[in-house]
Amino acid sequence: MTKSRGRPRKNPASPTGRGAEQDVLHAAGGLFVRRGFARTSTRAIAEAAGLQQASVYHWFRSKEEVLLRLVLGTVVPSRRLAERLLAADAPGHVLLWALCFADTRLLLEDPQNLGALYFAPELRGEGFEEFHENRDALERIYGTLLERTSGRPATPFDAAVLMGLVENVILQRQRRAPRLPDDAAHRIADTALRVAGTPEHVTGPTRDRALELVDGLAEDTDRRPAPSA
Amino acid sequence: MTKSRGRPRKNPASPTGRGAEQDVLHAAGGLFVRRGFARTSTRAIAEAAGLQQASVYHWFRSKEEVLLRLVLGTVVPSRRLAERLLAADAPGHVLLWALCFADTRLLLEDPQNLGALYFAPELRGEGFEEFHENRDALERIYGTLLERTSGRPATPFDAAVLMGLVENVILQRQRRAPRLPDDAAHRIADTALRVAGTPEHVTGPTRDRALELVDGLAEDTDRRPAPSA
DNA sequence: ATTATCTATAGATCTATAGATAATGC
DNA sequence: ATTATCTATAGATCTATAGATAATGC
Repeated sequence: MTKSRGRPRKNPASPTGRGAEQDVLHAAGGLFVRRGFARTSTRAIAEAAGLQQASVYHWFRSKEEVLLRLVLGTVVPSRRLAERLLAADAPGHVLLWALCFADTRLLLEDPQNLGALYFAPELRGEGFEEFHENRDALERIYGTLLERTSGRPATPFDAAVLMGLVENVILQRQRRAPRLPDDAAHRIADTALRVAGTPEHVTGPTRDRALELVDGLAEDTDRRPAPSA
Repeated sequence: MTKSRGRPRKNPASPTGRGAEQDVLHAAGGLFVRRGFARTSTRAIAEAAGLQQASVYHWFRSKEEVLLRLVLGTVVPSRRLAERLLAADAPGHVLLWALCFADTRLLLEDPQNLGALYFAPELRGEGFEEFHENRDALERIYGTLLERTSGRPATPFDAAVLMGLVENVILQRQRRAPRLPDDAAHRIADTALRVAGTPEHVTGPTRDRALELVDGLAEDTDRRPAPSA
């Protein structure tokens, strides 16, 4: 139990127990997803984080910066996962199934459904270039694995359709009564191979090899920040 | 050229040439899609519509009501189309192809891409029940045609995946550099049959029958309000 | 008289900054 | 001295309403 620096909070409880910065990110994440970025005031964020409104600005320069941190925290793990699979040694259809499965699962496992922020109109403004670069890179990997699977050239449109199939689970989670089956990630990955035009690869062995691959990657996946260069 | 009632506008030009109500809807549609509902002020809407801010409230009780009118104007035609196809006499796979094709085309033909408003977080608030009823009805029709096509029960999840495939074109249009092919609607409909698990129905005859059907419906489709009861 | 517009504004926000305060670190 | 919080607030909004005004309709 380290003593905390700085003036104590009026209400000393930290909702996340992981410090003010995480408190703000967690509070903002929930509110942005449920009510939207523009309708969420910094006052509401601060209140949910257990701080005064102005204290948010000790950790973030603006409300936009909070949003940027949240969307990067969601898209970067997806991209890292995709990069690893891209470099793995396995047939295209196994890699595509693995990517769709693991990416869908990432989206479904997020307790806050932060992927919903991908659709915020505010992301089209300036200052979100880094987010778009990551998202575009992810989409290109979808396209590359689609090409390896189908053996034919894939257009950006094809890649976007495939990635949209995966991201659709975000929108389903946002519905009034989300009825996502337990095996949703599994079924999305199966569907991806049908979309790719290779239904004959929707088999037990494809799934088994892909799941093995994904498990293997998980072993050396590390959610902590990388050791500094 | 009928004389207009009421006090003349400061700037008498009507952007749409179809009256103030349409001017407001058109102006708001463009702004809501580009910048989002919450970040669009009634002042900005009025300015784009060629009116003063307060005049918006002669035609609409609130900013939300403008949004409701816009989303209903987009989802209701889709639902009507789906209802007609549901009642048509043709095999399931032809109907499903026709629905996906025609619905995608509706979304792509909208100059403002108003379908983007489906994803606004504000729609989850009160007052948008009518929109959700229409959207849910549309989704159920996707599910029914999917069942007829595959010959197997379809879950709400399956229906949502299929409808998401179609609505994905909305999101693609919103990207920085949308690269939608000319035959996007055609390709989405083909993909829908693959998702349904019946790639063997992706054939010239399926498409020809479906296109015929859609053309037939278009003949007695009428965008003017129905004659009052 | 009716309609559609206008001007003006009340009242309620909201973001970000300035500067004070209450801890710990050295 | 440094840090993290707090209080207070400037300045800029924004929505919706009140009520005046300038047309047409009868």
